[in-house]
Amino acid sequence: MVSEPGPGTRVTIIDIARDAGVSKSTVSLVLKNSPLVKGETRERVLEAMAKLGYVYNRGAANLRTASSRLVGMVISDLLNPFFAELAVGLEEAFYRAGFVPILANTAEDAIRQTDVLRSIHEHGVAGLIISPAIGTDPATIRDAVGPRLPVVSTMRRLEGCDLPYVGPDNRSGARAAVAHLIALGHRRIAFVGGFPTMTTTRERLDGWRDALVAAGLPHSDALVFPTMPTRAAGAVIADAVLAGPDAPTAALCYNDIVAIGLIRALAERGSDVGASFGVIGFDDIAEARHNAPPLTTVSAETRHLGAIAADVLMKLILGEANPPHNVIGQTRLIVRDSCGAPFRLDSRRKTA
Amino acid sequence: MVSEPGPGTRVTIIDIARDAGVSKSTVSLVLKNSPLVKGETRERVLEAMAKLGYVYNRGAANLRTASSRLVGMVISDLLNPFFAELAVGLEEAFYRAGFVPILANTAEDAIRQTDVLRSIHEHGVAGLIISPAIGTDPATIRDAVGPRLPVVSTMRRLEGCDLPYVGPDNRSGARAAVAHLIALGHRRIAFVGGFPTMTTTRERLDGWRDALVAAGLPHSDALVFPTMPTRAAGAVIADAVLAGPDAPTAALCYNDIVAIGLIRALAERGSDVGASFGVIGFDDIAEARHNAPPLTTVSAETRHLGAIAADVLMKLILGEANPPHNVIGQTRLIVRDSCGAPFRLDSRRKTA
DNA sequence: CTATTTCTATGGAACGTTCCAATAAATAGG
DNA sequence: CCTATTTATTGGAACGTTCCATAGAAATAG
Repeated sequence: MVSEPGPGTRVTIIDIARDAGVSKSTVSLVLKNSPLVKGETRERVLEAMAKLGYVYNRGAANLRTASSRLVGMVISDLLNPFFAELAVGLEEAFYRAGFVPILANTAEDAIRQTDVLRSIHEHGVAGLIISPAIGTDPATIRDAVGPRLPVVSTMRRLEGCDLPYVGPDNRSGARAAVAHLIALGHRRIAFVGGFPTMTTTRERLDGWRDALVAAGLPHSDALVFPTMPTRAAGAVIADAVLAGPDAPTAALCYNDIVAIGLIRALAERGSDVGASFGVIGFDDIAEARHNAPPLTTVSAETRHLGAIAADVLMKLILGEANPPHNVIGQTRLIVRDSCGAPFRLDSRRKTA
Repeated sequence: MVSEPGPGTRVTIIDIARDAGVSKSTVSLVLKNSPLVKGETRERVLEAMAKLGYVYNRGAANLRTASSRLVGMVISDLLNPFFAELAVGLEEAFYRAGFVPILANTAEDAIRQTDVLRSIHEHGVAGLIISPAIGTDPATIRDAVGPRLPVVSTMRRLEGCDLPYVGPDNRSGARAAVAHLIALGHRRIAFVGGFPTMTTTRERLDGWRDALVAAGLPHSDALVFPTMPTRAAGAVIADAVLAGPDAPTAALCYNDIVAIGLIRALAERGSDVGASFGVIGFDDIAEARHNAPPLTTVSAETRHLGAIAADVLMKLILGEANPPHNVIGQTRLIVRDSCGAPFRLDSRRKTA
């Protein structure tokens, strides 16, 4: 009651000092849990803080120490469950380590990305993680945040750019998926979704081609169907996939949401996905296992990869020696019911 | 080149002043776009800033002005697409208005929630939005952030608590959904998912009961199947829903992911959802329309509601007169293919 | 009993802004 | 030419911390 602060006035370290009958330096020491202050004194200070409702002002501390616990998290499309899961993995790791993330969802808009990067930088983050928007010019990132800020890129590799990168092994994941389709008897296997301008698409396409080449199967451009990585785009492309005399009997999709959109549209067109037609996705988002049919997919261990990316950034921030520059996470094929098996067609009736 | 800063040294307003041959006050004026500074001077200052790579230090400014552009965004479960969409709506509105959100995903953990609230507060946010974790004691929120910080709660109403609230009209949404099922001929309609301890569940249950009572249909506790709001829980409860001689022919689910989990499990048990069995969800998440069968659901206009919640918070922060204290968004029934129509059963064969 | 060491505690400068009061320069009015 | 007014610019204090250099007290050593 003695030194109750006026309304609207922040309680500061000085108020605490006055109340506890010590100097502000001592209060600061208590805050840092320094062994230099006597137990009894610490008690008194702690009591005063509780009594006056003190809240630590990290902004002021940052100003003095030039070291912040804020980090940036720039996500290209939070509406895609894959990136939501990435964000959760990042957030969790940051939370554990006492870092606090600022969130920006760029919605695949490179302009907005530049904008938020600058804004995040102004807020004095210690570093940031970015899953770059489609069409990002790597130079714009350094332009926006300056040459010294720790930045790690994730999930989408940027070309001609020295940023540390954390992402899944797209090529071998795609290769395993296509090999599985081949083993089931598929001979014409499409690649659906993504744009070849995206490095992730190219890596997955490479894996797709690897497997086809190894099996001596066709891999012409006619089997590649680029689209935006969305459910709607996956649905729209269905007609094109089904068209023509040499239509594929299976498809590896750029990611799970494209696969799910495609499956839905194929079903509407009478295709029996899981039997006459095989579809494999990529990412293993939560809804993959609850899809009808449950979606075979390549797990990128998204959450774990997010945690790794966060760790790399924090190593960079804390100046640890030899932080990893390039982490490629293993992938795992998760076989469920959507891959189909065309050689069984004879013992079934083909749906018109 | 003249006054190039040393490595590791931040470029400050003072460096700019020196380079441009003006005082730091003038530079500050330029920063604020004040009309007090002559065009020619402004030019010189701007040039110096570009040349030296100046970046505004919001932290320092906050310290002086005690007004920050940071806000907190505390989300109960970002892995649920519904909350991801909420987060996107919030982020978008904040971005537009020049606020920068800190993200915390509490993962329905009330302890962690208290923890992050305190941490967010320490970072000097101007206010925060919270979708409270299941089991939140309202008092813990004010305890963590003090009595003065603007806070708005969203999507889950807290009882015995004066926080402003923004959320959908759960009761009338549920009522409309159940009325639709009744019109299709269903007579035994279950409510699946959520816990009656959650206000949202209770509101939706009320709507369910309203419609059943109005039609003179049963609404006993035997028709209510509480679960966690997850896909997995929706799947697990399927057996219980189907059990007994008086099993329901339709269900209104707590939300879409419960509905999707339930549908999948029902399908595995031979139930023909959309024909012999009707399911309606709540939220209209993106995957609802791509589900098999496409899910009938109650749209909460999540993104828009998020934007509204952000607006309310910003009004509070800026001290606008009479900010709304309670915003209830309208809901809309989106009819797709999952609701079934049992009176058509005679003209079809029931799947065992 | 003095000199040294160990424990605790402290004052003050610094971090990068903003903003007020003050000033200098330019223009206008008489 | 002097005063009043407007237009541009400025120094310095303040915001809430941290941290360094220093100091007083208590304990130990010689």
